[in-house]
Amino acid sequence: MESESDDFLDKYFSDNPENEEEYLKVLNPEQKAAVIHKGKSLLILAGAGSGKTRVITTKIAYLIKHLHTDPFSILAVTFTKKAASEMRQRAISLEEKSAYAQIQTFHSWGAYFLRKYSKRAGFFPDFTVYDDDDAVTLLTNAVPGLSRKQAAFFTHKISLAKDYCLTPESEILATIDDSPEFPDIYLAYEKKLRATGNVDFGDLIMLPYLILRDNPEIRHEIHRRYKVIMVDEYQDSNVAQFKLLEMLSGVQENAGTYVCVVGDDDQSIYKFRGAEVQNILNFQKQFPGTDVIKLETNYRSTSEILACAGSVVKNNSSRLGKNLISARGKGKIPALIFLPNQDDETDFCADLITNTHEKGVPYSEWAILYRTNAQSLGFESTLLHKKIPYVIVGSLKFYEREEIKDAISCLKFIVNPKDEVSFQRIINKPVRGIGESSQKKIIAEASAVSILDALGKVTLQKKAQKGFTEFCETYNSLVNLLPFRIDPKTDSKDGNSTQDKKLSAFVDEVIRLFGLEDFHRCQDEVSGSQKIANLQELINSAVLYEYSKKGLLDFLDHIELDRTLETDASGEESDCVTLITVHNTKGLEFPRVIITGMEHGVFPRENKTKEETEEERRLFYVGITRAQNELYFTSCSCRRLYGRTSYMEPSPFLNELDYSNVRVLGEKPSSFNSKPSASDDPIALEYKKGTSVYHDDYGHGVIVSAQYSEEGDWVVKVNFETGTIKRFLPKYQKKSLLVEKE
DNA sequence: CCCGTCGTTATTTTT
DNA sequence: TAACGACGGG
Repeated sequence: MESESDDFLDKYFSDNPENEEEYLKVLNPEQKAAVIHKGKSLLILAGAGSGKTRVITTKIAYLIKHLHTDPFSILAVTFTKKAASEMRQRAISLEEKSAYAQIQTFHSWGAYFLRKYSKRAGFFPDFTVYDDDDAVTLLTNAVPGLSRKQAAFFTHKISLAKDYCLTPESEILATIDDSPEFPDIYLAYEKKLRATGNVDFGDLIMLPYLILRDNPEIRHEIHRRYKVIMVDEYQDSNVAQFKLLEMLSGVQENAGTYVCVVGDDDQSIYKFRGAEVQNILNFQKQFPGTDVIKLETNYRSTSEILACAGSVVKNNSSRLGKNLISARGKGKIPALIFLPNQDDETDFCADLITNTHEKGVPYSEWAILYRTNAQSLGFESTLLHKKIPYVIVGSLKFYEREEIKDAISCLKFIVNPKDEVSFQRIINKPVRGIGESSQKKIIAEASAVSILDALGKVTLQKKAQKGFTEFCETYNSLVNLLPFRIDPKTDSKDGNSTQDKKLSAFVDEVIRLFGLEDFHRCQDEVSGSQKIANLQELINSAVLYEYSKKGLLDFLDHIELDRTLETDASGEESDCVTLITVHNTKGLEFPRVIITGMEHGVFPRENKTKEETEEERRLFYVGITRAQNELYFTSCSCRRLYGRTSYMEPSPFLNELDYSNVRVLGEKPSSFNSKPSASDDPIALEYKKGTSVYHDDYGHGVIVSAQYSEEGDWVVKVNFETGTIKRFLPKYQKKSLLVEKE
């Protein structure tokens, strides 16, 4: 999603292929410098909306066209499939040989590498990828004592450990989690995972790194192949990805690979998932002699919007420092609106949108941003009620639906019959009389090749025996349907001519023969038909793949490594307001943006460390810089939170805005910039947050929150040692609520 | 094996 | 508040 001008430029120049040099002339001097740069490594610090994708794609085209780089030797990695496909398309439109460059996500490259080198690295080639949910099930199997909740906790930790490239043996594993059992749990998980032959997300990065590190021969082969490596959104790379990049590029062996990373340290918002800002901050050290080019001209937003963004982000300490300058000039002043409560907030947004819509502004120009998914609920019901069309981006995901996961498990199990997680998911769906204990028995007796080898070895109850036998028969007949060995001459690249049969026919067969279709149809009348429709959609999406084992593996990779895209592929171009979390807006832009819930505790969430607050601030920065023309902030003085209605303080980030540049509307809460200021109110000074108090009826306690109410009264919330939480108006309670002197 | 009820617990989530 | 998991009864 880039600006209209980019679209125009793309089209304009793809229509003028003979005008070779023109595509460089449209760049500003910094962009051009970044494109033609060569030799040393390059760090491109690309501010929001500074045309970063344009630079990367032009660079790829330039490398091929002017420097005669073999496209086969170019690797460009991104973090999302969406970014990858956009990059590939735009690069191809500039230079069609870009189609032969490897432009894909980090993880799909990892899968490609593991399959390619599996033999030489002594690795199972027909792996499929376990998602987080599967991993939890696997861990439950690996460590029998764990409850599902505990398993989820440790699975998360294991995945974090892999993000930091730490093995179970690592001495600094305690930095991830210091519970004494963690290394053993991690080790048990790894053993179980290797036994199934499958991999998890973390493995797709960490295993290629380990293989490259330990196999000089493969490493050198890789170095001979890749002459140029580019990484997009580098601020979101994790430690494992850095190590992989280091190994791939051979920087320590002077392999001569040209490395170019692009990112914006101010937009690093995935620390909680293992992203490491230090990667971009330290890049110049790790890749000696790196040149740095800053892209600071912003083509997206008006200068007022950028002024907001700048005044906020300057409060962060560890940054490389950038200053965005608007190429678009002045526009409308952003507005901050104070509202009594969240219902007024949703009403306000709806009315604002309706009002402009009546004046001809399409709904699709609007995006409503919020910090947490839970906040979308109110907007949904209001918009529904007021008949404003909307889309929610990124909530319920197609591939996380039960029936889809079931079907995928069937497919995964067919590829890899050692996959006990998928086996457990499908064996008793529909009911085959194989309960938990029978499943355990079967898995225990399974051979290293297949779980089905347990047939004949285990003694089960009559019903279970029959069910298992039938299951095995179904499995075998399905496997026989699929040509496992394909003609090596039939390359997948342009192979829709030779074989007419599509993988969708196979997927259809699998779903039917395993009884999934009937199972979900019978479950319940209403949701059943939706489930059948979803299964049908899955079947349809397999039409693009060849009817072979390789086609099936490709299909599964595609699903596991790209779980977002498919939903909007149905081609709905209708005019809708976008409801979206701030995290999900990265890389997007909208003409009009409302950032909602600007309250302390909501945005930012109650964070403790300075680091976390800085990440929240960057998140706010990302939100602001999505807006092209109009920007609104809303803040409520009251909000229902966890079933309680609480008084809210305005977000501290709002104090960082420059109010010569922001219009403030609505009733300002007393604690915001106005009269009853806490700094000269004796009651407020005495009853502050954190103060210890004593109450005759409730005992000792601590003030956990203190602020002015709508009526202008100072309200404190006290958490007593007994565990009860009470609210008081100190004005009237001075006698019974005593401040304890230290 | 399914369903109701009680208790617990609340981020963000590219792959 | 609401949603989900754990548990127990029919």
